[in-house]
Amino acid sequence: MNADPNSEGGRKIRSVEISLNIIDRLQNEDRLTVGELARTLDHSKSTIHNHLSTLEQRRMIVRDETGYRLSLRLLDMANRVRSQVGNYEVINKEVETLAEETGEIAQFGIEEHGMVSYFEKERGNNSVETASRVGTQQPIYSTSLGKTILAFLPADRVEEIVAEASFEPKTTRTITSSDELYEELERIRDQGYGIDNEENIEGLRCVSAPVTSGDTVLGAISLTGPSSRFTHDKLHDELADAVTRAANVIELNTKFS
Amino acid sequence: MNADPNSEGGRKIRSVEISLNIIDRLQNEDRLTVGELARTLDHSKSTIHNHLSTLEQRRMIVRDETGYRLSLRLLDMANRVRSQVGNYEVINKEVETLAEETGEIAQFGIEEHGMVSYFEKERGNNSVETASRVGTQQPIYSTSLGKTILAFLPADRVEEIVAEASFEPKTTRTITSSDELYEELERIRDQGYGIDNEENIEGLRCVSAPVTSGDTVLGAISLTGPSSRFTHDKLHDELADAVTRAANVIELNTKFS
DNA sequence: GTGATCGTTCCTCTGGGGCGAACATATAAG
DNA sequence: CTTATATGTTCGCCCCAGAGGAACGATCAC
Repeated sequence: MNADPNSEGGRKIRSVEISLNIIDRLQNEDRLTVGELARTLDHSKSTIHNHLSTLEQRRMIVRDETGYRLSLRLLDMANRVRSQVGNYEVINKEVETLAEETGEIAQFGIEEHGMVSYFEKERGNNSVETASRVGTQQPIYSTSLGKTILAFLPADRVEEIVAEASFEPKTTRTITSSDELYEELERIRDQGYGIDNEENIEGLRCVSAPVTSGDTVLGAISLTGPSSRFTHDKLHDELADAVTRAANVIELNTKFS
Repeated sequence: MNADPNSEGGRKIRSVEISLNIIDRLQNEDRLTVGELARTLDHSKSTIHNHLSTLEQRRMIVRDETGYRLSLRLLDMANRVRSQVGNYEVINKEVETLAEETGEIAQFGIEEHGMVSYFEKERGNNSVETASRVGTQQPIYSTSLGKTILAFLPADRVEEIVAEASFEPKTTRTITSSDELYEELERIRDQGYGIDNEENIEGLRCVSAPVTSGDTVLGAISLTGPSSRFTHDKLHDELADAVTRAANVIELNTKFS
């Protein structure tokens, strides 16, 4: 066990952090100027200037008459990441058909940094609006995708993740202790799919099925909808079947590495 | 004039460059290990280790049982960039309809770092295969998109770009001198659209129309196809009309900043 | 067993890089 | 016109960040 909670891995490199802070700022607000960045990030203009120069020469950012913004190179990088992570063709197709068939939101997620990251999202005709977007993260313990992935991860990895989890209650039903979570994971392993009963967002329920290859989880696929349409029976019956079927199709079409 | 050709802007920050090199390597090959990176980038393992730690804590990369890869966060960043650059909805729709109507490749590009960056690409039913992908760059002087954008950029910016241009011949028809290029830009301004007559890839021709807002160019929209189908007359007549029409639609639906 | 890898941690020592001041330009207010 | 405050840029100093190297522990192959 590690006594120091903040001793995560090696030393952090300050100048890299400055550049990453600049990138973070630019991803939220484009066309920022040297002065603005220097002020908000609390560094001298010369420092920011040097960082912007290096980032521009490496084509991460672009300058424009009104300021700096992130470069389109990120679109290429994103495409490469997509093809690295998994069989995008198959996953995309299955998420799409799932959304069409049910009319709800279908998503595919993987575990990253102890959270769920959304890899693909498709909205059906009747689907509700949610804030989740491809490439964003959600807690692993309050989402069906997260819990379902967690249920099939190796035990040591699960412990690591649980140890770092904050268990912030997102709704009144959010799991707030590791004991509860471990019970839930057991249940998911038994029934083969995971449920989110308004644990992440009030009024929304989800079902997820794991996508595995051999003994490793690649991710999970889910359906999300309002509690009014996602009744207990429907959730555990036809919707659970639908996500499980989709998960199986992805598994069959995925070459294991 | 500056005597030193390498004195582009401020000082380059070494540690940022190391991290960017790591990212570059990871975007080409995923699941790289500390050792591999240390070897190929010629740094000590401890150095690489520290960089990887910082990048992981900032969620730029993820570690996996087999090594490191880029994080899905990049998908989110890419989405943000897309919405920052322009009215993605409209551009996407016009590029799509252009590809459908003609059956060829339709693309939208903007200028970045003195090159054309592809913002959107759509392939029609009869379209040829090309290597260009969204987020990648091509020379500005050998593509119709590039030349068309260049033709409507402010004079001083054009000079900057031309001064930095390498004029590498991609085919026998590539423009290889600034004088030729300036003539070509004049021609494009006269006729209102730009042509690529096998200047970038042997056997391929393109037509592009500029998308402007007030007196600034936002980018250009193009059609690409084989010279056999893209005859001289068709190119200057119906295809030029098609891209011009699409450009106008985008202009009308784009709020100027 | 040995000899490779793998990743991690620590210490040392130097030059990289953050800071601040001075420098250009530019638009605005007086 | 001057003064003022904004912008981005360049330069040099001085110190600590950060790259390197060695030693460590853990695996895996033989």
